[in-house]
Amino acid sequence: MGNARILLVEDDPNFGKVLKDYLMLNDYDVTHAKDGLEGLIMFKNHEFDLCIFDVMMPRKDGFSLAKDVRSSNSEIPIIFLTAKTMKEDVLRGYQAGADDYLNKPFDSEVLLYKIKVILQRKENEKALEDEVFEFKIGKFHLNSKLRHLTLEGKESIKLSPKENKLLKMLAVHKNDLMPRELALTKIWRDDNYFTSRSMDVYIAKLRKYLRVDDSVEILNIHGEGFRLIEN
Amino acid sequence: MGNARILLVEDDPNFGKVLKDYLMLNDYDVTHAKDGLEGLIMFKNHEFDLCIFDVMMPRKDGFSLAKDVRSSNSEIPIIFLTAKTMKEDVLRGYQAGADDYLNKPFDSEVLLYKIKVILQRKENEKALEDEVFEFKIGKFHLNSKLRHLTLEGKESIKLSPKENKLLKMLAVHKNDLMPRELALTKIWRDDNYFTSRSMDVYIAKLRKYLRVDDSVEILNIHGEGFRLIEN
DNA sequence: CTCAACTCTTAATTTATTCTTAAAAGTTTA
DNA sequence: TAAACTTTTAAGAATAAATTAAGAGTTGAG
Repeated sequence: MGNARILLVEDDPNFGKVLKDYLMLNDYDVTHAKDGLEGLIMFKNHEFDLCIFDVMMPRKDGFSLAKDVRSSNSEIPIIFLTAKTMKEDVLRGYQAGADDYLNKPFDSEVLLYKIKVILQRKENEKALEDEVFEFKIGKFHLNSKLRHLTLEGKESIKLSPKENKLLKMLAVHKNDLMPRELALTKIWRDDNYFTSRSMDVYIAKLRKYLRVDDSVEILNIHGEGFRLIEN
Repeated sequence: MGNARILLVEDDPNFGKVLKDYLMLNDYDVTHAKDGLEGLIMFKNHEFDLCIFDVMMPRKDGFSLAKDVRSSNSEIPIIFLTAKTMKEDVLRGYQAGADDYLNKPFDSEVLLYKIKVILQRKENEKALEDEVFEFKIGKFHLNSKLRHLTLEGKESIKLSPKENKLLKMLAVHKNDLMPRELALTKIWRDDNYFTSRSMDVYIAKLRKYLRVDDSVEILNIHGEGFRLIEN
């Protein structure tokens, strides 16, 4: 599992830069937007695990931004940074769906701790929701929660996290195109020469596993992606 | 359900009185203790749903009190009141198992909000774990209330608190994944390198106990967690 | 009160798993 | 046919887990 991705929206360029660097030093992937509008655009075009919004910002304040963000993703945790302990701010923040808030100036370690706690809480909640994790692939059965690929009565093959995610994504698009770009951005979180080579390596691994069953095959569509076909 | 019962431990008599009255006006049953020692006695002799501890107190400070309280009830939510934003205080508070903290002076409505949110969260958690305490694990029988692990007619193995909680959590997820993070956050209350190593040690202990029965096994799923399987 | 038993954490070492990168092929398309 | 894309194998670096043991802190019986 990769590092958590944080969307930081903070209009003070110096403070924003320092905070971003500090968070990155602590193993978070941080995207820094310089105002609410830019933050909203970033949010719409990328995936994040947590948001940190300054409240006072030009063009679009933190609360307004939170409202827009929540309308397209009601789950994502939001932490507000408020200039001072203003009752209205804090309460408005909670109404806007804050998971927490911090008064500036705040201690950086406290922020780290809050991030950790909040992400952990969300993680536990997520574990409870049942998503689809079982797939039939020819004579195989994939359990993507246990990362098991089983052929009929035989013993399960244990899949590595990447093998598992990739096969699951192929299964979701069964008989249809799974674009290269999709797998690279979702699983590898980056689309470049090396991640693309790495993905090819994983396709080869999956082909080796699936070789046992003639009715299943992973085809390449030149320049586009892959296709998991059945029959 | 009746009103939530709050244990308020605050040595400033005026502030304590006002806060107590305010909370009672908002439909909480409040018990006010005037220092940490009195707070501990109160806690041992009554049932509460939530604690609010001042940090700076004579005889026994809030953190020390929290530690004692947690040792007999690891579930109860605790909110700390700290005199000022002191990094050490806040971090110590979290380490002592704080569910939240507030810097004095704080806004009363914010406190109400936090109480509400925390009680709701606990309510949800409780609703999920119905008090089942007997489990069949292969030829073993686990009674997690007595912390006994019994094989057929043989003499029971006495489990330590941590062994017991961990095995119970594995049993709840029998044949399915028990995520590392879940055990660490619920049993160890923290997820870091050391608690994770500690958990590994406990897995080794449990494996040793279970070794007697071939039909039971604890498997690891790399990077995800463990799986207690039967047969 | 004191010693022994118990509980838990931390450390150190070994083993296993996972992923990326490189290299040396083979294919497809324009 | 050249350029771009794909396939496969293998090496090694990074990360996670298993196991044993030492030591700190607590508890409880005598």
